[in-house]
Amino acid sequence: MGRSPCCEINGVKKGPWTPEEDMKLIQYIQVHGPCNWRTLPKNAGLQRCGKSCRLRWTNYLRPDIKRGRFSFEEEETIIQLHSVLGNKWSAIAARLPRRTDNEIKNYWNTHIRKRLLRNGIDPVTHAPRLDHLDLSSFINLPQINLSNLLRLQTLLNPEALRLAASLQENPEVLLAKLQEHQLFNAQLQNQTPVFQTNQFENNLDQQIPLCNPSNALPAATSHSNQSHLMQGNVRQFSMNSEYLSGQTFQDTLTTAFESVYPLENFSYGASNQLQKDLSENTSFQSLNSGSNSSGHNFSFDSVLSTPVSSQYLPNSSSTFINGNTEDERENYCTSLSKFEKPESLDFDDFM
DNA sequence: AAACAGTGCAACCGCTCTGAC
DNA sequence: TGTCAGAGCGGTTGCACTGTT
Repeated sequence: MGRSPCCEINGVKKGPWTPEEDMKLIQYIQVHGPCNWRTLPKNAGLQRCGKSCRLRWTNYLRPDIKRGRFSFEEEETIIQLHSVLGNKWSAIAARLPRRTDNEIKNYWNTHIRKRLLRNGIDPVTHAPRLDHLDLSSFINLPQINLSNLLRLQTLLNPEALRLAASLQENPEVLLAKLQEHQLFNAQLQNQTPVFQTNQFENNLDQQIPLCNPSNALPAATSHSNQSHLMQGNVRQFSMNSEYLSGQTFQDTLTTAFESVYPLENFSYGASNQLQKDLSENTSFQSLNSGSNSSGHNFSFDSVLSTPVSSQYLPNSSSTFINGNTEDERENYCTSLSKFEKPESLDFDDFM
C-alpha cells in the first residue's frame, strides 16, 4: 500500500522561503518546539508541507547552525571522514559541529569533489587517478616534482611507485606513460586498497568522539593523542559551546533569525546588537582576532553571512574565511594526496 | 550590451528506517 | 505481525548569480 503524501498537492507552496514564512516558522517553534511537522504548517499559518517546514528548519533556521564558508579544518575533516564513511553525509555532519548534512553534501559536490579530481584523486575511492589529474599544469612545471608522487606510498600499488620512480629519473617518459594511463587506472582501481565503509565505521564511532554538546568536549580532551582531524572539531566546538552557553533557547532562536536576515536587509531586530555582543565577548575577541594552533584565523563572518535565499540578500564576498584562498586550498588538497591516515585509526585493528 | 555557459546552493523528491499501535 | 506516521537520508533539480565571449 502506498504511503499517503505528507501534504496535499493543491494549495501547498513550493520554492524559496520568504522572510515572512521563516518568521512564522520560527515564532511557532519558539512556542511549541520543533515537533509534529505534519500539523505544524496549518497551525503556524504556513502554506507549506510539513516536510518542507522540517527541512527549512533543520537545514537553515535552526539556531545552532553555522553558516558561511567552510574553514580549513572543516574541509580537512570532511575529506578524511568521507574517505572512511563515504557519502554518509549525516554521519559526517554528526562529527562537524553546527554543519548540516545538506550543506556538507553541497560543499562536497561543488568544491571538494572537483578539487580532488583536479588533483588526480578519485573522490569516491580517494585513490589516485591519473586520468582525472590536471595534467596540463603538471606538465608545464619547469621541473616535475615527482617526489610528491612518490609520497603516495600509503595507498599506491607497486606499479604506481615504479612509474613515479621511473619518471623521476626520466621525465620524458611521462607522455608515453600517459598514453597507457587508461590501462594503468584500470589496474589501480582493482588493486588499490581502499577503505571499506562498513569495515571502519564502527571503529570510527568508538575512536573518534562525536562533537556534540553532551559528550564531545570531555571525551575529546581526554584523548590527548586524537588525530589532528578531530582537534579542529574540538576547537570549533569549544568555540560553539561558549557561544551557546550564555544564551537561552529563545535568545538563540532570535539571534538565529537575525543572522538569517541581517539588519541591512530587514528591520527585524537587533542584528547589530548581536554583532556588538560578539565583539564585546572576551572569548570571542580572542578567538576572532587571534589564530588557532594551526595558524588559521577564525572569523565570525561565517556565522553571520548570507544564510538566506540570494534574492533577499546582497552579494557576499567571494573571499574565503580564515584567510584561505582557493590556491591555498588547492595546494592543501594536493598535499592530501599523500593520504596520511588519521593517527587515531589503527589499521592493524581493522585488518 | 547581450547571449551563453558555468557555478553554487536551497529546496525538492523518493526512498528507507523507526517506533507506536 | 502488519500498518502507518513521522523522521531522516542521499540524490537530484531549478534557478539566481557570475564570468566569459
